[in-house]
Amino acid sequence: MLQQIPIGALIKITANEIEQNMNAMLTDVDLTAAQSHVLHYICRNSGSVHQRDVEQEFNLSHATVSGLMDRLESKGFIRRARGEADGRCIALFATALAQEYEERIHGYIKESEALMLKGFTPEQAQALRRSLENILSNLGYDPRCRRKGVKEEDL
Amino acid sequence: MLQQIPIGALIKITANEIEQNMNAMLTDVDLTAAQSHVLHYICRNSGSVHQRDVEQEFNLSHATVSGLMDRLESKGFIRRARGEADGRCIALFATALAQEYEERIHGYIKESEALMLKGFTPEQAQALRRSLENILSNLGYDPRCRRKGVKEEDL
DNA sequence: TGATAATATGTAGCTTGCAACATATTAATG
DNA sequence: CATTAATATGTTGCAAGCTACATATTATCA
Repeated sequence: MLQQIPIGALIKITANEIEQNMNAMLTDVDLTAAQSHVLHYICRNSGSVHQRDVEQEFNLSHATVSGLMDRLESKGFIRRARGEADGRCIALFATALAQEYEERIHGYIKESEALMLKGFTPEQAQALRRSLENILSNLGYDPRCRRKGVKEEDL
Repeated sequence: MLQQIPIGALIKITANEIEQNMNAMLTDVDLTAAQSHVLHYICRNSGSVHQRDVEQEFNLSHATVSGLMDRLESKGFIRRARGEADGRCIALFATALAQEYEERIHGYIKESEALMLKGFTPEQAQALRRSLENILSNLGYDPRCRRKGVKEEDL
């Protein structure tokens, strides 16, 4: 079965499995896998991060980030503040509750990484990371630009 | 950015990117990436495959497969038939329309694979596949069993 | 300056994924 | 044979992803 399945489908299957596994260990902090990654990022950059930064960091659409923020805010993990200098931007702050949870959240992320990479040598893990980055690059993703690479036909 | 992002998050990002890329090239056959993978599988096994087989092949819940089949059926790509021998099962058939599209669908899947793996040696691609399978294995996925491995505490 | 473009975010509606519940059918067990 | 298990599927309600459209704000430029 898995021997012939396209790698694209295999990556999707793996992503789903990782997400489920992490969701299960995050139930006691009332967070999902996606929320925990984003919240961890906000905690480390509280106040100096806007929704746009979350979009770029995790390669998500602004619509997706908007929904994630809604849920994190309604659970009391973040606070949104309209920029005073630039009224378009929204600065994101981790609340005291989030800061209190941060260590545990980071622990769960590390635990999940350790579990999925069990038996991997550092070189194998690094090779996997590079392969994924190469796939992203092949698909037009450029981590230095704001978004995906602009193709010639767009000009 | 990407240098420090957890591999779990990186896999998710990559899966999203692949899916979007494939969705874009599948618009003219009115299929999504998920639908195309499943339909390709059904085309190759028309009549001898049940929804349960799709669940196992793609590691999906029956609820997810049920929804996918609803949409493939309403678009006229598959037909569902209650089993005569076993009234619980539903056999899946690829319609003439699907068989007509099959070659193109397969072409898109191969094209997507080729694009994302551009620059990969066969060994690198194989290593990536093995790494993903190892992650799945670490998370309890056993391709020989029907589902995930049963843990001791469940007994 | 005034019109236009770019930017940041929100909203609506869709697909895909899940868990948790329900139903119907078959298998197993007493 | 009757009761209980297991199996296959359906349904509901949610999260998370997208596109497409809308709005408000800032930047640009003629």
